[in-house]
Amino acid sequence: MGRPSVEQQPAAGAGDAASVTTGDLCRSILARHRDTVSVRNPELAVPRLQRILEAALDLSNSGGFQAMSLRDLSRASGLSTGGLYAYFDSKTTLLKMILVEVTDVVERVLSDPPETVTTDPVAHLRWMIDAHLALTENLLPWFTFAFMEAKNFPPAERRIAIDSEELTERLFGEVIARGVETGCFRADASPLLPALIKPLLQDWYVKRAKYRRRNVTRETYSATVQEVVLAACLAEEGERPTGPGARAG
Amino acid sequence: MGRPSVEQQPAAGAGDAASVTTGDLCRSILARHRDTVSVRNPELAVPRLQRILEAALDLSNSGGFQAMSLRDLSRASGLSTGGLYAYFDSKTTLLKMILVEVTDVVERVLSDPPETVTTDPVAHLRWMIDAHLALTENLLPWFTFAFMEAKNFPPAERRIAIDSEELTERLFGEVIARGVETGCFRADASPLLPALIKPLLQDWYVKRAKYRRRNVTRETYSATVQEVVLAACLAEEGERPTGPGARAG
DNA sequence: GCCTATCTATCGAACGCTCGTTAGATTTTT
DNA sequence: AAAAATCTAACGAGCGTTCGATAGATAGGC
Repeated sequence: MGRPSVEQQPAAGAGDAASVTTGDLCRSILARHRDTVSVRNPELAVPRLQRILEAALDLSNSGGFQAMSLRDLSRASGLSTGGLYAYFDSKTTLLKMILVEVTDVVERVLSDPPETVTTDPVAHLRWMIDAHLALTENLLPWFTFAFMEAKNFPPAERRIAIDSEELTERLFGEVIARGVETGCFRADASPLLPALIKPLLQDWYVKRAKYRRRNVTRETYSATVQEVVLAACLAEEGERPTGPGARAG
Repeated sequence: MGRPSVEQQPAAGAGDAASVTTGDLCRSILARHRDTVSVRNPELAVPRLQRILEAALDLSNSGGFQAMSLRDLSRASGLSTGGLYAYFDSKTTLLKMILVEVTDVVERVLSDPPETVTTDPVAHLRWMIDAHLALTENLLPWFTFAFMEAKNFPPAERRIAIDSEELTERLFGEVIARGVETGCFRADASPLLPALIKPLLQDWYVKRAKYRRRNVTRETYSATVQEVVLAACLAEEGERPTGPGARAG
């Protein structure tokens, strides 16, 4: 425990998705909630908070946040039920700590592409898909929590999750729009396409167990999504399917 | 009340996705759980069960199944808390009633394509996409419940949801495989493609509020998904994106 | 036609238990 | 010894579920 607590910086300011760790997020959370966490010594607070949050994510992701009791969390984190309240002032605050941190790191990473890809829409789109997948893989329990639980959050917290999702969608939309402008994407690309990319990216962590069972690597998944998206952006008029086709009902 | 209760048939045996109603599902549920529902008169039981289930879906879909108390359900359905137990013997049974019925109707509809589409893989694929979207649109709260809540279900019930999903994926896989055999789909179509169709279809009901707000019709959404999927199945070698592309981290 | 016995469907109070949260005592660190 | 961090014990509220009571319909005997 001897290490002095210098570099208490915002954590992971760079766009390097794969480098963001749980510890980074915990330090950032502590800085953000300095007033609700009553433990003043960061040498104590950071590792304790990390144990609490890791246990909270683990319990929430199997059974739901509602179903996780603070007694469960106490047992899993090693602190007493009362002791937990030194790190958050209500169960909802605990939820918000995680949620805000996740949405924030998505924005930080995706808004900061390396200069090498910004000139080419195809490379930029590939990078965004890969960066998103890398980030979610790295912080899997955080994303599972933030976006699978969101539906059951109180209205204010649900708003945060929805806004984050729309920001991501907008970032994809902007890249595609630039590709259309510069002529490398077809002009009549569906305006729905940015919305459809999101579920493809989410499936990687939502159905993570399935893909692990099938030995699908992130590289394979990423390449496949890139292909599907680019096929929809690049395809020539001539070979597009004709007409709306068969309907049910 | 005066109507005699004839046609108590399995309900919606045909593959006509758009014609399946909540009432159909309730009659089917009653037939399936004849031993756990203690109310013997169907003239009473069907409408009561429908009120109970509609209220249960409504409450569960805003706040989660766990968070819905039977006192909430009692208030919303008009029966007393004790009275509810004439229609199910535990809260988990109530969950199972809905879940099994949803997974069953998906299988019934998607496994029964009209003869007009079975000969042409492109038409078949279009039909499956459209039929799935039509079905989920029609029974929106049922699907929201079955597949958004599934993560927090007890193991046995979660298994049901996962199996249903894999069945759907397999049905898509078979159509694509037939298309490859007959030569109208490219031979090197990604084996991941069937898995990626599912999240595209799910987004239609998971993010339903978003698409409604943007005035996206089912026809538009369906056509877009069909285009994206077929672009990935049909695209020629020549214009496929080259190599795995940029990586993050 | 009426009284009685039986059955069906529903009610609402009560049970044992767990929940999130708090306050005061206790331990650990400085 | 003072301060910081944590623990223990308790509170009221709410949970899923049970169960005896009951209103209304139904059927049979006279």
